[in-house]
Amino acid sequence: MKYHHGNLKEELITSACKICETDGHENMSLRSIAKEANVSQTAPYRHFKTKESLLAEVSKLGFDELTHRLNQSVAVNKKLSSADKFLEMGLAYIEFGREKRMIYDLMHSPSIKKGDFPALLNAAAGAFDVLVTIVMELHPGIDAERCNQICMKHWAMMHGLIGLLDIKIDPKIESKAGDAMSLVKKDLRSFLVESNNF
Amino acid sequence: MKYHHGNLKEELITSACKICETDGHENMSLRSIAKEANVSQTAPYRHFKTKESLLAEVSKLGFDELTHRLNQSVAVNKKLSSADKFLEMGLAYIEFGREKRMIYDLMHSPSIKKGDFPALLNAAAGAFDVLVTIVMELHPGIDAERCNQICMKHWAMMHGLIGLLDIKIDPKIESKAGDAMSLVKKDLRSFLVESNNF
DNA sequence: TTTGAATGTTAGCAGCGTAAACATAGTATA
DNA sequence: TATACTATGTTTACGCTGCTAACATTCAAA
Repeated sequence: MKYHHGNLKEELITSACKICETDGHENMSLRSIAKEANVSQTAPYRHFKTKESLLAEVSKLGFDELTHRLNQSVAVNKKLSSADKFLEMGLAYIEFGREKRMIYDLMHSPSIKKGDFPALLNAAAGAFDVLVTIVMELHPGIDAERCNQICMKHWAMMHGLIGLLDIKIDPKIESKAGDAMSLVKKDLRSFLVESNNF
Repeated sequence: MKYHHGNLKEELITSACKICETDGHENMSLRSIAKEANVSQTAPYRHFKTKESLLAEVSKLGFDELTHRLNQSVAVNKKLSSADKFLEMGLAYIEFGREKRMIYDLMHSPSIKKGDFPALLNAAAGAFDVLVTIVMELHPGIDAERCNQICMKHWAMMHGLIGLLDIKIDPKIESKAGDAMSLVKKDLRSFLVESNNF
């Protein structure tokens, strides 16, 4: 074990991702992150001004992966119609939110003030831009304001769905809303389609 | 100052509401709540098993008020068409989320596991039921599954919108999405209307 | 009147984020 | 190569946190 780690900053981010995915960001302490990286409790302060700034990097990685997944969802099959691409993206978004729920929560946690982290802000905007692109392709010549409105609507809907779907968090609402789990897996296409006839 | 307070449980909840509205639930400690109620740090433990269970009561009150507001929004003007009632409810929901943003965040915080608090679960389901009622009125004879699907869609959209709209949390996405603030204030009607032509 | 339950206080634990002081290793310059 | 500076690690410590245990006071029932 060398005194100088050499790659501590990246390893701390990796450790934080790992802990976040298993324990959730509410139960993630800076000390536990340091321990995971086999380093003293205060070592992170040589690389991050605050705990929040470390979490901001984890959040940024989350948005980067989301962006990548959204892009992949439409890139995989180039023959897809614009409408189908739009649907695939919606499915990919939901999938990300449910697979990486803990990271997703961190990404949207009010405890990280995105305004303080430009890189994070850019990453978040980057994900949104993927949606903007496909909506513009879907409705050629659409004016910017209208496009943004549509994007907002669907982004909000997907975001809201993920928030409401987690059976662990809110079993009653979920049962009230029927088998929302299968809704996502089977019926999201119609769910999205009907939202798109504007 | 009497040794026995007489009404401490309710006062602690009130104090917690107050602190939550000003500081946000992330910055709210049991000790600060106790102090606000002029009582020792551990007095709350005579009435609440854990901090979470106290917050659960605050959250429940939030859902109760939301339910009340949703009901009021359609009860105020009985002459409203079903469609207009639906729109008024959407506006009332957004209004609540923005006026009581801190409470709203608490209500949806993953740090309160709703499954552990049946009363909270009922309160949340009660708010959802108001929407179910108006959608059933809007589409007479609609089958339950379809009704739930529509309710989920709009609930999610409103929920997502509130989450995305807070300029303090995410200025860049907001600017990217145009003047979302004025979208809510001016254009929500059309925003909702176009989501309703199913 | 006595006794037990309900409800308050005080003291103290371990864990938290963070700052300060110190130790060590790597690097640039003489 | 020797020296000084900087980067990066550790140790220690502070105040705050949620929570428990032990003790004090008040109320209510026998």
